Amino acid sequence: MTKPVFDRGPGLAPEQMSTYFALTEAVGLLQHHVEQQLRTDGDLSTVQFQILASLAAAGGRLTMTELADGVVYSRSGLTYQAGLLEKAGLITRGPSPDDERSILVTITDAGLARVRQVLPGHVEVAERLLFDPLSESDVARLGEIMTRVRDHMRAQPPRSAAPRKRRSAASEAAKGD
Amino acid sequence: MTKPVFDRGPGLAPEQMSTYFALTEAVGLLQHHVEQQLRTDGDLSTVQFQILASLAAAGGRLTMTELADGVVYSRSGLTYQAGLLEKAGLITRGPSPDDERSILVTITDAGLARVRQVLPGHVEVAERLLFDPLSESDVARLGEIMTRVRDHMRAQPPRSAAPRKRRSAASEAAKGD
DNA sequence: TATTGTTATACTCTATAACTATA
DNA sequence: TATAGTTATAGAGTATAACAATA
Repeated sequence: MTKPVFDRGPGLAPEQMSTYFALTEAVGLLQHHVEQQLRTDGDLSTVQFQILASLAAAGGRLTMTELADGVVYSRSGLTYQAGLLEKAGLITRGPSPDDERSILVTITDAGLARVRQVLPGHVEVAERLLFDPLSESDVARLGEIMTRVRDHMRAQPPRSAAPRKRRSAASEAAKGD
Repeated sequence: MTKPVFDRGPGLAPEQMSTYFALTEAVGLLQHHVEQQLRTDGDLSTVQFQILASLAAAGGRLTMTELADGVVYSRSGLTYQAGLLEKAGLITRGPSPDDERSILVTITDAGLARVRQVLPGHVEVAERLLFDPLSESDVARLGEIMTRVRDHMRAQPPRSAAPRKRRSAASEAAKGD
């Protein structure tokens, strides 16, 4: 009943190991339940909800790049999702007055209504699955810890930077193809 | 600059709200980095790694249903992933001596080697992104909290039960189609 | 009749590269 | 030349339902 694969790691202490597995497993389960709830209550995927929620939290409008950095990991993926949301009447896309290249994404009243529609169930799931076994002090500490972790991760190079390959004419020619 | 959508929820206090968002966002970022690391270091998806890790942690063998309950959310999805892993020589599938219906999934030496191969990088990512900004006491508390949450979630009805619709001949006939 | 697992199928989602347009 | 966004396309992954075999 030993676990030879995990007991000797180059870096992680056993305490970190079990913390890591508990965290990923718990969040995985939570995500799955949330996914079903959002689909059932408002016909939204998690990504779509995150886009709408980001817009709502930002006061109604963001550019595509701002959205991509916060929510999705490729620009084309966001374009796809934005297309679906626009077709559903939950957002609109229009030119930005500041920068002609940018697109301003705006949440519609229907979009806000949809968010409000799914929020109770969403909250209920979080309440039941996540917060139910936690004390107030647990919640406070967990929030403090995860905020610190999130800020730390956000300080790492952003996601939208990587896929954008900088290619000079020189390097392009050098590679031959 | 108000956030009318989120400020009045039926259930969640603001503290819970921010905890929830910090948790999901941080774990989302973590998952994305882990995904890239596993793909780069060992040509594995997260699900595939979880399957192999589950087998390794369980001592080498599990049935398909046990795996599905722990890792993936549909039986067919697991069959698909197991097919890939078997084709890659990382697991084998064979009959169970106890129950002729069951399939025993066994991790191969190559499978164990693959887990060991990706583990250092995996650990490095967790170290750098998750544990770096945390103190020992943070890790201990986080682990304690998330273990409690996970156990609580596991106590809820399992995933493999739901998709399996029980349909009696009667209810089938009654619905007409 | 219930459970284990597979298959066929259709669908969603994502990422890559090539492209247009503006800074 | 670099950045914002879209498009075409191809691939991975998932779930549903129907199926066969065993308990």
